[in-house]
Amino acid sequence: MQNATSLDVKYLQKVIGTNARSTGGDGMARDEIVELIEDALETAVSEGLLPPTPAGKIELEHPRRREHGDWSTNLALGVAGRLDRNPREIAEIIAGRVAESPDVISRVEVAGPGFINFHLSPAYIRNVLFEIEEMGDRYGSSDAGGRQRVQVEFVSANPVGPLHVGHGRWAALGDALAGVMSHAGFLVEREFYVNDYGTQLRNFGRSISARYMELLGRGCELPDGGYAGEYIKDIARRIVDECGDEFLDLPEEDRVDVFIEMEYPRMLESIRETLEGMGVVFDVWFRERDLYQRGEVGESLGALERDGKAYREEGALWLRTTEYGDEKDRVLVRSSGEPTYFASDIAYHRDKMERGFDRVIDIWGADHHGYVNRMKAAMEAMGYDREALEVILGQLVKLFRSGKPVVMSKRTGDVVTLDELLGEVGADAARYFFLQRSHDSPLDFDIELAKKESPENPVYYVQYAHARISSILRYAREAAAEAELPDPLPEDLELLEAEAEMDLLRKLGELEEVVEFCAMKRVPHRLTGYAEELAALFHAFYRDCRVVTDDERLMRARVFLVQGVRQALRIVLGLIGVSAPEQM
RNA sequence: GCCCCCGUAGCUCAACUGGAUAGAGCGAUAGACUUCUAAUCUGUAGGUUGCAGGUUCGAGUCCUGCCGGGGGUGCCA
Repeated sequence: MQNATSLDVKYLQKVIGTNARSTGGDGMARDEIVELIEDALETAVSEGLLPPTPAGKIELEHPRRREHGDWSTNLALGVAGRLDRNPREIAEIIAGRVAESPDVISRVEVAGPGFINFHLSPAYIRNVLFEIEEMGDRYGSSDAGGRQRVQVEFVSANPVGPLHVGHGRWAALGDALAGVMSHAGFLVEREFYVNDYGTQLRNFGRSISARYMELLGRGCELPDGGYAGEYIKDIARRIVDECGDEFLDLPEEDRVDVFIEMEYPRMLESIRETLEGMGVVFDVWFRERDLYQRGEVGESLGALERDGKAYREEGALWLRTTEYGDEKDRVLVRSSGEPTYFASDIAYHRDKMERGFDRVIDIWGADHHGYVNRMKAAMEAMGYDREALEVILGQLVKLFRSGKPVVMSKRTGDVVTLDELLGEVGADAARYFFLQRSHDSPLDFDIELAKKESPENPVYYVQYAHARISSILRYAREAAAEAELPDPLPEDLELLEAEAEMDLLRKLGELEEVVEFCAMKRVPHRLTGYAEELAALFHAFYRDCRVVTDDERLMRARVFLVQGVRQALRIVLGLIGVSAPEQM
């Protein structure tokens, strides 16, 4: 069924429009209805029934209630005030002049205070199935993003320890955002910024050194800001096993240097593996060190100073962020001569912009809140549009086990790592849970719930719909006693008329606008809602309609329908990063 | 103190950025497997949208002021 060659090409052109590359379905319905309204307005004006008032942007929405049609406009309500006329009367004038186009619209009516409601014709609604077949994995995609180049930078954890559960949330969020934006026509790159320079790395090396000395009987205090986790001891133990006391007599700071260079690449590699384990793969791993080695930090600061955006005071270099709405100026280079994190971040963002991205999206933990304005100010100081940088702040994750909070302490290093979580609940459940809530509210993650194979757990609900369809299709192939089922004829689809079928078709048609919405509003978590709605409608369809029946035409039509549903589920699950199982 | 985010059903969230009777899931409760997977479906109960004003044909959504929760406010990262 993968090829479309047996389809009636003329029919296809008629039903999905002559523009073969049309983004189709719902977006197309919207455009066509807007056009119909514009024409109706023009007619009304030429008949002298309405003054030539600019209508402004015609807004179309999906009414909440089915009986209000598939699309609705409040246009008449909007202009009634300005014209000082009854909105219903205006609505009647416009609605009465909408050209009949039975291929698209079956009914136009005025309702409520003056809404104009449009009901799509069943034939039009069914076309989505041809579109899905034609577009395959690309179904739901559009060019809403206009091929803008976008970089999404996320996780970017310091390579000084294993990822924690919060990182998992950023990973799920960033990856899904990148995916959905890509599907909506943006050119997206996923980037991980490696902080392999500076204080945190130093603390990492010192912590290992302290444990190393401890193991070799030279009791040694964990330094200020050091890492207390067990994993540091494990690293130190491994070094002792492999190299013995080779580093014992080195001066402390030299030993720290050696340990940093030995161990941070390993840690980074294990971070990469963890992320890959949950299906998150980055296009670029960008090293902070490279910024320094290529002199970009110096260049950036030099340019700012030359432009009078930065100045020296009390032995430090300051950026005039107050000129761009910050509360106080910020230090770029400490009086010790050591650059701040802010300095390299400025160079980093300059580098990003120079790489030609139209837009750069950073996903940061909510604890970096106070940093947003500063960074945007820096963007302006460098002469870039502050809006070119978008920061998404992710709230933290609180872990629960059967309703009880899991106690974690950063001080003692007693934390649940992302690896442990993935091992316990699996990547699918983890990614789905991470994406369930808006990024700006804290997430309560219940480990036991995520493991439950029960109705409380929505992951399985969606996956089950996919597995059920796969099972139906296997069964249908047996029943058809052929390797492949025949493609449906266009007229077969007219048999799809039950309410459950039409609801399913309508929902399928919404995917493009859902993808567009999630991409434009940067709300990838809303994909889960669509997935659940589609799955729910499928399960209801399953209750009401048998796919495999003696009626061959009906069976062909319904097979075509559930194949479309399966394709849509695959696409959405793919964007969320959850697998689509053939059976469960 | 000042700045940002959030207050919607018992719980977790929607409500397409100002529209029609505020919707889902979970939980509670009553039902449905001789039929393509019951990890499913169907019914019922559950609301003064934190409070008080304001803006207008219309407010959960916008403006002001309170109340409550979270975060930020380093020559830390």
